Parts: sequence; C-alpha cells; structure tokens
Amino acid sequence: MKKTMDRRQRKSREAIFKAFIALLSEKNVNKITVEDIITRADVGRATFYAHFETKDFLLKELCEELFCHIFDSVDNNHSHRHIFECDAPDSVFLHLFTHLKKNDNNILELLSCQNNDLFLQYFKSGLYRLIESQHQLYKYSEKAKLPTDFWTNHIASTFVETVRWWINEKLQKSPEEINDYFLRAINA
Amino acid sequence: MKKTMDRRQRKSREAIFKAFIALLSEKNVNKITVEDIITRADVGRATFYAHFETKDFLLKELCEELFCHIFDSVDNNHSHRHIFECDAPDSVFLHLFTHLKKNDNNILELLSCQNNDLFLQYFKSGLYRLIESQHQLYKYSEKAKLPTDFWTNHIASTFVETVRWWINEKLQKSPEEINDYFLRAINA
DNA sequence: ATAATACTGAATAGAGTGTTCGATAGCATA
DNA sequence: TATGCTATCGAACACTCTATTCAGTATTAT
Repeated sequence: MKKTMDRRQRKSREAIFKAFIALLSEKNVNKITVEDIITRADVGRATFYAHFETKDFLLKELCEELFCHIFDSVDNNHSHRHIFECDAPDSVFLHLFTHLKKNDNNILELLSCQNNDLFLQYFKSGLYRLIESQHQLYKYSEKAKLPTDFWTNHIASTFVETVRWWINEKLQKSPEEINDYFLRAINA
Repeated sequence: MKKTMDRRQRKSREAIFKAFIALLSEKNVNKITVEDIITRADVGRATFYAHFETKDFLLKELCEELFCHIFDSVDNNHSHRHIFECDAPDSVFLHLFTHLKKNDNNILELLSCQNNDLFLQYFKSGLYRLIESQHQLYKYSEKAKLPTDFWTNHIASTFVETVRWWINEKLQKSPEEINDYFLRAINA
C-alpha cells in the first residue's frame, strides 16, 4: 500500500478488507460473494473491481498485509540481537507467540475462524523462509541425521500446529508456556 | 457403495469419480465446473445430480472411498497383531507408509496434485482417530509433560508432513527409511 | 479554483448451478 | 421372451454470481 494513497482509496480499501474479514469469520470463503462484500463495505461494485482484480487477489493481499507486520517485527528484532550480540537461540519463536497474542490487525480472528487453514498455510510459508535463516536450529537435525529441508518443514509445521492448538484452547496458556510446548515437541 | 448397485449406476459413479480425479490433477478444485466433470465423464447433467447433491459432496465421498481402504487395512492388521500378541509398537506407521507406496486407487496422484492440501487434511483427520487408539505412543509425551491432545495432533501432523515431503521427493526413499525419519522427528 | 481522479449506480453479457420432464434404453425377474 | 422398474439422456429453465462498462457525481491535491 503506497503512502501517497488518496484518502478515498484508503477508505474504500480498508472498508473492503474489514467487510471481508467480518464475512470470513461468518461463512466459508467460497460462499462469500462480491455482492456480500460491497454491501457490507458499503462501496459500489465498480469500486471493488477497481481495487481488486478478483476475490482471490483480495485474499492474497489481505494475507500479505496481515503477515508482513509479524515477520517484519521478527526480522527487526533479530537484527537487533545480532548487533548487540545477545544470542538467545530460540527466542524468535517466543517473540512470534507473544506477537500473536497481542493480536494486532485482528489476526487471531482469521487464524481461528472456519477458514483458518487458508491463513495457517499462508503463515507457514512465511515461517519456512524465516526458519531457513535460523541456523542454530539445525543442531538437532544433524544429530538425528535428518535432511535440511525435511527438518525445516517439520519445524514450520510444528509451529503452525502449536498455534492451531493454542487458539483452539482459547489462548489460555501464556506465550512462555506455549513456546515451551513447542520446543519440547521439536525436542530442541 | 452398496453391493447391489445397478450396473448403470456403478458405471456412472465410476466415470464421474475418474473424471473428477483427472481434473483435480489438472486444475484447482474451485475452478472445476460440473460441466467439466460431466463432459469428461460423458454422462448427462441430471445424472450427476442424481448421484451427488453438489460438488462438495462428490469430493467428500471421494475422500471417504480413498481413505477407508488404507485405514481399514491398518485396523485389520492391528487387530491381528493383538490376537497373536506380537507387539511391535510403531509398526502401524510403517504399515501406512508401505500401503501408500503401493498406490492403490491412485491415491498418490491426489496427494501430490495441486489440490493435495485438501486430501492431506482429510487424511490427517483419519490419522488423528487412529493415533488416539495407539496408547504406546504416549510414553514420550508423558515424559515431556505435553497434553494428550497436543501430542496426538503433533504426531498426526508430523506424519502428514512427512508424507508430503516424501511425495515431493518423488518417493525415492523406501518406506523403512521414511518411517525412520518420521520416528526421529517425533523422537519416539 | 481547477484539473485530476475515485466513486456511484445501473445496465449488461456471460458463465455456472441446480431442477425439471418426457423420452429412451438397460436391468432384474419370472 | 415379455414385464415392470429405474437410470440415464438432453434440452430447457430460472437463478445466482462474475466482471465490465459508462455517464454522472463527489472528493482530493495543488
């Protein structure tokens, strides 16, 4: 989203996103029509198509906006730690759990709605890239003689499944506890 | 599927399944139309709706037909082992990997096509029930103080992800090797 | 104030869904 | 082989949804 965006554009775009998110927690993504969205968002039909080529593009852009924040914040945090030489190997995940619980952008609504698989998959692909860069995680995989990409995928999916379980439990556990579960599961 | 099914019904049903499977490996499930299916299957429109209420039902019944075999075979094998008191704790998974590689019903085509998430998720839900009944798997979870349902989900998803990785690698590894990877990953 | 541009609202063509029905052909049974 | 039963055909139908268009209106940046 460009900074120099017409206020009207921003408003329409935001209204569409907001309506779409609300609808996503109400019904299956395949059953949501453009009519539903524009009625809820209170914008004209032509406006919708001026912003998004199709519903699929809307979904894709929504995912990008949602997850760019969370991964950016990790990247910043990680580079800080690098600068200060404060090496806490697995705290990246604690950082992610904490960030999730803060629930910026109502990300939790989407990760717990009936369409959550959609978002968990998208989240996982972002995670995969992040994990690849965390070399200290691979000590165990070497010990267990597991291929690198197998291990990367294993960690990413275990993280996502931990989040899924956590959300199902209504986030009763603290980020520290759930991070502990996660680390025990991957036995790091 | 009832045994006493009219030959015409069987033929139509099979033709529809076959056409659907072929289409699934060509394009996204959402883009497949009833028109596509009946043209490929060479049956009338009314025939399709006589067999399946909607496309979603077709998909559901396809999944059931596909996975019932594989889980039934495990159940039989498991109860045999029970009778003969031959207790090989984790061989259920080796049995599953072996069964998958045999590729009955072209199950692998579906697990490796672009719609594989659909089938892997369905496969996982079947697995979940199976794992719940395998009590010997929970020794480690008790040691690591992890909740039962967390652990069940962890094993199920790790299995599914192992299968996913295996298929991506074109099934080059033997069932024994891949079972080994899986057991190392869950550290059982 | 002005020019640029985003939005509206209604109309439109086209694709896909799910149903209907009389006619036809295949099936099980006797 | 003749019988009734039932699955299929194929075409037509109403319906919903998609995606585009365009003239008129409102808002914005400068």
